[in-house]
Amino acid sequence: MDVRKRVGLNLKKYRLVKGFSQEELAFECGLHRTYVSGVERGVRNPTVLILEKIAKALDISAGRLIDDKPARK
Amino acid sequence: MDVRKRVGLNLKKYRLVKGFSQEELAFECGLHRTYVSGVERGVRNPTVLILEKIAKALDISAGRLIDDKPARK
DNA sequence: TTGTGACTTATAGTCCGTC
DNA sequence: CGACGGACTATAAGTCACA
Repeated sequence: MDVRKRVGLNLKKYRLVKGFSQEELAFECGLHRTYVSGVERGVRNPTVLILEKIAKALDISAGRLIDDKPARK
Repeated sequence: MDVRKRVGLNLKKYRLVKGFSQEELAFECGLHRTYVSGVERGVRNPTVLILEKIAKALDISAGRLIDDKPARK
């Protein structure tokens, strides 16, 4: 499975845990809403700096966004 | 500490464990020698796709490159 | 064997929208 | 609320000559 898909699924999972909309999360980490949307859908290839920003907003480590094994897909 | 520095230090650590030179590692993951050098020094901001390539060559998960806590610096 | 500056091309990331 | 597109700018990817 593609890293980007995995990151996207994990991002969505943790975002929902926090109860954020994509836009709220985007605001929290200083990114654009359309970009967060793209990462979540696995069509973007984010850099480690971006990963760190997102992870911070979600209160998890950046590595988990990559390594966590999503249930399916 | 900067994510990029952390990734660089971890990269170096695991590279040495494998007994690779930068050039050998670069070959293993299909990247340029000088690029690997840049990542290792923390001056590059690699994407998750790059991280995955490097991690695969080092037989570790991509997340560890980010999350592993280097001893110092 | 590695660090570094400079460089070109590809794509990361923003911002405007519509559905 | 989120998927998706177009146009744009910033920066990553990728390579080189040389220290």
